[in-house]
Amino acid sequence: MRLSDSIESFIKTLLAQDEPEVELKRNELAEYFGCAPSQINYVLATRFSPDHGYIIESRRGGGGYIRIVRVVQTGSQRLMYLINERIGDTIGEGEAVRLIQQLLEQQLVTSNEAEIMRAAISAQALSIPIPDQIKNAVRARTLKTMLLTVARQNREQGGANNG
Amino acid sequence: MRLSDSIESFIKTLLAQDEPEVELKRNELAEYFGCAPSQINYVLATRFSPDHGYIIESRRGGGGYIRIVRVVQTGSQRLMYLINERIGDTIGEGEAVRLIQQLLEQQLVTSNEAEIMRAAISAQALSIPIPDQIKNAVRARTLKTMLLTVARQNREQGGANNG
DNA sequence: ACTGATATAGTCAAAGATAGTCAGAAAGCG
DNA sequence: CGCTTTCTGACTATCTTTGACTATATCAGT
Repeated sequence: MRLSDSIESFIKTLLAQDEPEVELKRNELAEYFGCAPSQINYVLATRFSPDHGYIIESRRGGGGYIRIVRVVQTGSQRLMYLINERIGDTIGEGEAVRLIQQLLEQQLVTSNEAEIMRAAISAQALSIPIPDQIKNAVRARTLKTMLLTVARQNREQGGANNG
Repeated sequence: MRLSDSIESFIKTLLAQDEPEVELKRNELAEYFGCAPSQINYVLATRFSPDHGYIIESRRGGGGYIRIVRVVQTGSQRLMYLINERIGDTIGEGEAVRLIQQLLEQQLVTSNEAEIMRAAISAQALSIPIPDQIKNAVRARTLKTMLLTVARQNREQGGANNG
């Protein structure tokens, strides 16, 4: 398994217990995993970004720390943010997958729905010879349109999952 | 026998055993067959495409992999019919909507899932300035990829869907 | 307060590890 | 032959890991 994945799991285990946030020492964690301290920053940047639903707070110097906080937001707030601000006119597959995964974790969609959405914006779905630029524009439109549908379903069904 | 055929057989042997999916390293497989790594991509593209009933997932970088998911047996009638005959390389919104409606009526998808699929192939999702021809090609690919995903879900969830 | 030492964390570019793409060569076939 | 399929290699894209350098905070001595 990748080092990054191990560190990610470790942090998520800490978060899973009860607290919605966890505080740690960058150097201690790096020591524990036997890696460069900057590796921790890499994991935070690629797995605990706002897109992943986390906010990072930190302090340097003596007694310094890194705090990882899981963001809490209502479903419609999240959806509106994604549609109106986060997703612009263009988005890559990786980013889109992250956002969809986040919706799943917040239980705004079922895993089947998330998989269908992933399929819709996948490279396989867009494997026709057009420029990447266009593909990403299609991805953005498609994703936003699907999210609008989810938002409407959410309103009509009071935010509960369907079955 | 052709190299491509050998690689195809090899992968199908792996898939035949018990697991419906297999994960491999492109370079290792190429090494094993003594060929260029890109040969593996050729085999995947020509023998494990969505039209053949497979989903490919992959990751680059350290710890990268290629995962091949078999969704339908070769020759499985209904799904292959939908994927290859009815959808083809291109499909309009109206016809796609009718097809999705049928999936709903046959209870292969929930109404929420059907709505998300409709959103994904809607005119709104594709409201960027590209030729209709391209839009319909994208629709076809997108729909096929989503269909495969649904088929995979039904299989994995003990679904009683059989063509 | 100021200053320098110490203790942290952050940034960024480079190297390493994979996989993807595509044009053209090679091989097979009618 | 001429067309199609297969195969390769060079180039590209993406993901991970590290290390050198930077930035900031605390503390101890003055």
